[in-house]
Amino acid sequence: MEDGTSPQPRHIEGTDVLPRPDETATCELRDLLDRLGDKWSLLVVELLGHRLLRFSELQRQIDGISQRMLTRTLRHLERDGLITRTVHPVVPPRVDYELTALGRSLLVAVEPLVSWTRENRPSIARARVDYDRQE
Amino acid sequence: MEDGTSPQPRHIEGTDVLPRPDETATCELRDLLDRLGDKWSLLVVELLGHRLLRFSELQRQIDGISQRMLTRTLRHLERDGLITRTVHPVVPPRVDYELTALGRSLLVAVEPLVSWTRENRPSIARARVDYDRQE
DNA sequence: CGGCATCCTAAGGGATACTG
DNA sequence: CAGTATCCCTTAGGATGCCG
Repeated sequence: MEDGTSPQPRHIEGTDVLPRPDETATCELRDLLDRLGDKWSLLVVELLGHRLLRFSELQRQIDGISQRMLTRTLRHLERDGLITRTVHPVVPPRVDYELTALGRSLLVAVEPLVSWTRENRPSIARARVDYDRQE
Repeated sequence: MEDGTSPQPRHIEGTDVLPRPDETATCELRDLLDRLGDKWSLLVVELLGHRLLRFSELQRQIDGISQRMLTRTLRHLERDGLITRTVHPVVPPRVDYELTALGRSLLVAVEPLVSWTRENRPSIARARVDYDRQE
């Protein structure tokens, strides 16, 4: 997605009306997904929801993340105002990451989704087995 | 991520304890993101939340999706038991997609996140401007 | 310790052409 | 109309090495 405004005419086909079904909600979801739909962002926010953590702690706790991706993810979240980055001028260096108020509000909004996943994982697993058996 | 169970020893470094910070919630989020973190899934669920839609309607309403990706996304959602696919034996063919009960419950869980995005988009935009100006 | 910079691959996903 | 199959390209993201 290389443009954020998409000023295209959208070309509705005359007879087959259907104008603007729910443009706004869709756009907002696009926004959200572009920002948090990657592999690690939400994970980091979740962990920082518990308490402040330093770089190495995050890396240890997020099993499988590379140093590079952790750094990038943190920079993204910082840029979006979701976390703060505090560098302590000591040797060896120590950098703490913490949720901002905005970040904490996001966490609240994510919670239902986490709960949903926890509760419905079995259903999904069953659905998959069914589907795979048929086809 | 090629294994879902990750039976690794996790190698905690003796002195620096930190055992299992919040393994479960993290895993659930991983699960969720692997399933819905792609470019289109949540968008489709959102649209089907309003009403039943047929293939061509979805394609028209999701601006920018390719036929291939719409098909793949729908198959995924169907496999996970989030939507149903109904083929009407007519010519030209007509295929309807609809949320299942599970899909509707997901939609409810997603709603807070959509609201959050809508409400905080300005804050994020401002944070970005600030960040970019400094650095 | 907490990063960059570089390289490289695997996967996501678009474009196009063809089919029942 | 609602797909499938093929090709191709861009990107996410891992591995490695260096540096303050």
